This record gives sequence, structure tokens and C-alpha cells, in this order.
Amino acid sequence: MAVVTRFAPSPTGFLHIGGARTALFNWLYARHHGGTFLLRIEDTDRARSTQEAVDALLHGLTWLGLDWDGEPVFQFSRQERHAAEAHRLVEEGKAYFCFASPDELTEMREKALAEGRSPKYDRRWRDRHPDEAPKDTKPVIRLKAPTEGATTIVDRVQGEITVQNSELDDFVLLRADGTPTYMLAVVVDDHDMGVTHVVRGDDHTNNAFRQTQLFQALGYDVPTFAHVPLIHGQDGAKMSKRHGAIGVDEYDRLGYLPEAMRNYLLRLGWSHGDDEIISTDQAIDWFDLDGVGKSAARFDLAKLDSLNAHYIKEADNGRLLDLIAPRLERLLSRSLTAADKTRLLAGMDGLKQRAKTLIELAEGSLFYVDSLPLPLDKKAAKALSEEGRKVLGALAGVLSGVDAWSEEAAEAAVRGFVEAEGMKFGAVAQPLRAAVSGTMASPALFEMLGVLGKEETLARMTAAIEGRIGRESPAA
RNA sequence: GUCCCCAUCGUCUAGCGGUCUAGGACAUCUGCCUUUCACGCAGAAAACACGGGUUCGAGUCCCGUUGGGGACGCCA
Repeated sequence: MAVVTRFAPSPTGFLHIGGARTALFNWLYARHHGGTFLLRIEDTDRARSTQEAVDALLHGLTWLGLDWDGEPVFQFSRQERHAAEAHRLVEEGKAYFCFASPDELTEMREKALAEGRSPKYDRRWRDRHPDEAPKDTKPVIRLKAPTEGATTIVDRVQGEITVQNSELDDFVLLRADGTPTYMLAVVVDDHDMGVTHVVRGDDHTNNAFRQTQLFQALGYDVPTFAHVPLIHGQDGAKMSKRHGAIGVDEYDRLGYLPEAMRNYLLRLGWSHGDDEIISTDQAIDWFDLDGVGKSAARFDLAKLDSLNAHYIKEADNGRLLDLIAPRLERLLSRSLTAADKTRLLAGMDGLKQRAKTLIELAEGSLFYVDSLPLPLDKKAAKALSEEGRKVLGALAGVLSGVDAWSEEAAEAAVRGFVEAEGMKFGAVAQPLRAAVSGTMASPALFEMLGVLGKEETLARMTAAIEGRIGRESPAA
């Protein structure tokens, strides 16, 4: 049977890390089996659902590279079908109208809790006749759930779990206003959409018992469940907006590559032996539910950083340039010229070794295209002491005589100068580095000279020699 | 409170009764490399929550304790 999975977020906020991983697992499972990955927007809560959230969700998934098959299904649009199924159950005697008011229910729960019992609906309307109903109360429809025996789910991650039916109550299927509850909508939609595998967060495990009862009452096949452990925040509690969870888009803005995020998320709760760096193609090939662990994981930014650094090193230079260009242009307050781009591309190999995020990459690249009085950090300023500038003055004379400029030619010239003057290499290299980059944390010296070219190198040296090194850098 | 789940280095994890004096990765620390910062390389420190069983033998199976998490809505 062909595999059909689905990701079913509710559009009440952004796509957070936990949701992103759930989506990834569903996507991977479907792709691995050559199946279908569906997207369903669970917008039956009209008060909380927003179009902005829908957009954020789609954007987040797109950024992550998780493409869904077909058009997204909006659950609210299917409410008539949901209601019809609920009424069908009433006709079949498997569900009933309940006229208990919200206040009554709240009271019931509080009393139960106070007496140390489970806060469950006491089934007061299960066997009463609707003509006993209060006149102006609109009823809800509740499932007539089994009161004896037990319900067992076979979960691909959690194993076999059994719950006594006495622990469950007659949950609401259709609200008083005629709209479906989550329980009803999920079950009907999963059935109608042909979903074969329900892969979702651990927080839904308890729902699976109720949904199993509903699947059975409706006469549907029960899909295979796989409840994956939740991702916790640094404090060990469930990720939520209040617990520092940020949207997946936010990681884009913070300079993370989607492939790094995918790799990171994959390893959070899933493993394949000792493998750590796993390309998306490899992940599709390897992914299986058997590799999903049972315990919750904590989100660790440091590990994401290291993965991101890895994927930056692997990334195509042109792509990296495109990714950092907007940030660079903002920093520069002007657009990048063709010459700028050529220069950045030439220096990219050295630059990307030094960045954990695209933000760092952009900041580290800035000096290549910055305009001339370069910002100087403290250490660089120190290297450009009077002594240092004197050395640069002498060196400039030598470098201006280099005809065929290249990284190698520049190096040969500088080394020749050092030897001729009988100086220590650092005494020349440090001021040169400072003059050319404005900082003491930069790519390799001769690489920079090669990328900058003769004219620009000399211009930067001259500016430094003349003390036109004006701009103060905020970074010490 | 009730029910459900989980429990290996700080973190993510390998481990599916003996090959575990417990492996990998991130982070940390130390060296090497080096003109800087990184990268890279080499190395170090670091864990089977506790208590009972079962077994010739338990990180691996069972029970309990403790700890953590989740769920108990006319939210999803």
C-alpha cells in the first residue's frame, strides 16, 4: 500500500522547531517510500486562526525545502462533511446529543479535581431523551465511547500502549454551533485523505486512543501511528512561544542554511548509527521510523552552529554571495557593484572557512568591499603605530614595483622585503594586515592581497601610511 | 490529582544479554599547524539516576523508587 503522510499544523502562530521536525519526518517518510506528503491546515478554531499564520507556515516549510504534494487542505472548508459524519453516528446510535452547559461542565471538572478524580464528563446525557432538554440550549454531539474494556494503539515509536476505557470519556464531536472539534475533523480528514501513517508529536499520544475509538465507530481503518518525542527548550520544558521557541523563518534571518537545519532536526530524535553529517538525499534513503528514539531532546544552538558552519563551507560560492549580498548592501548603504561581487567571489573560499552563520560571513566579508577609510579595530590600530606605518611606507615602494600581481607575486615581494631589511616577518605582516583589512582577524594575508589586487592594496596602504584610517570600529 | 510516556558524558546520541575497562558528534580543555582569526589535525576530561530481582553473565530483560515530560477543553 502506498504511503500517505500529512503535516497538519493549526495556523495560530509561526512554524516552530517542533512542528518543523514533525513536518520533516513526515516528508522524509513519504519520500523514502515514494509516497505522498500532504499538507492540511487545521483552521477549525476560527477565533485563533489567521491568514498571517497560514502564510508563515507555508513560507517556513518552503524555506526548509519540504515540498508538499497537491494543494493544502483547509480543514474548515470541510466542516459540512464533518458534521454529516457526526450526525450519521447519532443516527447509528454511536453518538448522542448532550445539553450540558459550559458552566455545568466547568463545575463538573472542578468538583472532580477537588475530589481527586479525573476531570471527565460524567455522561449525564448519554441515556437521556432529547425531550428532557432545556429549551434554549443548543446541544453538542458526543461520541458514545465504550465504558468497559480497554483501547490499545500500536505505535511505531512508542510500541503498544493500552489505556482502560474507564479513563476516557464521551468527548465532543460537534460543537453547539455546528462546527467540528479537532477530534472529529482529524479522523474524518485523515480517512478521506487516505492517510496511512500519522506521524506527529508525542503530545498527541493520548488523543490517539480517542481517535482510535472514533475511527472504529465511523467504520474507518485505523492508520499507523508514530508519536515522536517532543523537542524541549533549554529549560527542559515543552517548546512554546513562551519558552523561547522562535519561528523557523527566524533562523533564516539569523543566517542558518536550510540544509543545516534539516540535518540538525533530523538528528534530534532520530539516528542512524554514528552518522552525524547527513545530506538530504542520504536522509531520504536512510529514514525510517525504527530509528526514532523514545526520549525527548533539548534544542542546542551550538550544535546547529557547527552544522551550519559545515554546510557553509560546502556551499557554492555564488549562492553564498547571493545570500549575503542584501546584508552587505545594508551595511554599506549602497548596492554591490560587479567589481565588488568579483572580489567577494574571489575571496569566498577563505571567507567561508571562518563563518558559522551567514551573518558572520557577511561581517567577515565586508572589508573587501568597504570604502576607504576602513574601520579599524583596536588591535589593528595598534599595529599601525608610527613604526608600523614607516614599515608600510618602505614596503609600498617595493610592492608598487611588482608587475604581474598575484597572490604568489605579492608574497614573494613581501618576503623579499622582510629578508632584505632583516626584519621579523610579523613586524611587516601585522601592519600590512591591519592596513588592508582593518582588523587582526582576517583571511590569510597574501590571499587578501591577491584578491584585492595591486591598485587596491596600494591604496589601502597609502591611506594607512597617511593616517587616513579614521573610522572607529565598534568591535574591539 | 488521574492516566500515559521517558531515563547512557553538559547537549544530541550509538548500544538491541557476553565483543562495554561504554563508541561517535557538539561544546569544553591541551597540543600541533600558522603572519592574525579561523579551518584542519592529534589528544584530554566527561555518562549507563537509585534499589531490588531474572540470568553463568545486565547499560541492555522485569519490578519498584526517584526525577523529568506529556495529556486530561464546545483548543489544536
